Amino acid sequence: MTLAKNTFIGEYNYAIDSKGRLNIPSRFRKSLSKNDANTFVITKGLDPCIWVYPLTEWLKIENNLRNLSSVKNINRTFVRHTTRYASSSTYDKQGRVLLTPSLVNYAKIKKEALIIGAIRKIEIWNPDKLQEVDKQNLKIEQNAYDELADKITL
Amino acid sequence: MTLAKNTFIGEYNYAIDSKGRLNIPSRFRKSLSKNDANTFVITKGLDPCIWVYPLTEWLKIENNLRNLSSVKNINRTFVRHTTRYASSSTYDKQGRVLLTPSLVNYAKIKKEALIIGAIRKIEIWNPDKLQEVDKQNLKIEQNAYDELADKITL
DNA sequence: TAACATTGTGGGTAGTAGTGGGTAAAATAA
DNA sequence: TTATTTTACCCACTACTACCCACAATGTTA
Repeated sequence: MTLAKNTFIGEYNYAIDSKGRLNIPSRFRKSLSKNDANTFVITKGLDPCIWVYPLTEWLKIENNLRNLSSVKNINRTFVRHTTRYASSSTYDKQGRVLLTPSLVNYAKIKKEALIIGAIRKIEIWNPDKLQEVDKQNLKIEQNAYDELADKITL
Repeated sequence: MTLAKNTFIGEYNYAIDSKGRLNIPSRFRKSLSKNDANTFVITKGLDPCIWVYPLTEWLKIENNLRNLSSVKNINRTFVRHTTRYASSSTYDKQGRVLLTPSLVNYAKIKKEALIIGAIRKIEIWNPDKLQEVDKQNLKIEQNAYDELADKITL
């Protein structure tokens, strides 16, 4: 048994260069399957960060969205928010993808970027921003958090 | 009858070398099953120590995390916290794994490391730190301890 | 007791990974 | 078409990691 494909764990402190490129950690690239064609789909996270999906994983999401009826307002809103900021990017020979200025701006990322493997996707954070968000979250949801930890049996 | 696979007991005093490598006790390595592929997943403990899972044991955790929807805020937080400090490491021909500086720093480990078998996983402690934590725990949680004793039947 | 195997520790080295920047091709605008 | 900007590809430098060999201490076997 080996590590599962398209599964990401661990964190990395990388830098965005002057051309807006960000290196995807070698381990993450190696985790991709052939069908991903060295391609990620980069989009806006639900938190103030950037989400990066392997191509095949994103296609699954698209299919789920396809099945949401447009009759419900909440569905229309959800689909719109999920898709409008998404764009695909094939990494270059050095393993870097190009981030769009609007997403970088949304995540308030300057130069240093904290890259976190979150199983099915990759998150890109401004390190300071994450610290701030973490602080808020643990105050609010300590009970729900403990409950989860209990269920998962770490 | 022999000891069950992927089950760890006992403690060892080993040293971290100048390159950040730590030997996994031979007994523990021998306990791994074939599917573990000589690989451990190393992560942050809930106590100030490092946790080490056999690969197959970690994959069970990953599968639980995979099914948590990212639409819920608490799920995102939990997945992020569980995965971000984790990294897989296949031990070298001498049986050593590489520990990341950030985890070593978190566990306040200098050179000597106390390796403890904790059934499903392995814990790595700074010996002094464990002594300190033990002292606090026994004072605070005598009641909870008694409650457990009813459940476990030592 | 002696020969051998195992285990924990130390360190050298080639290949890999992250980063920076030049340049030509491609896309866009004038 | 021409001019300007953007993107993709290439080369280069540095740091780190994985792999290899070596050795001493301990345990095991003949």
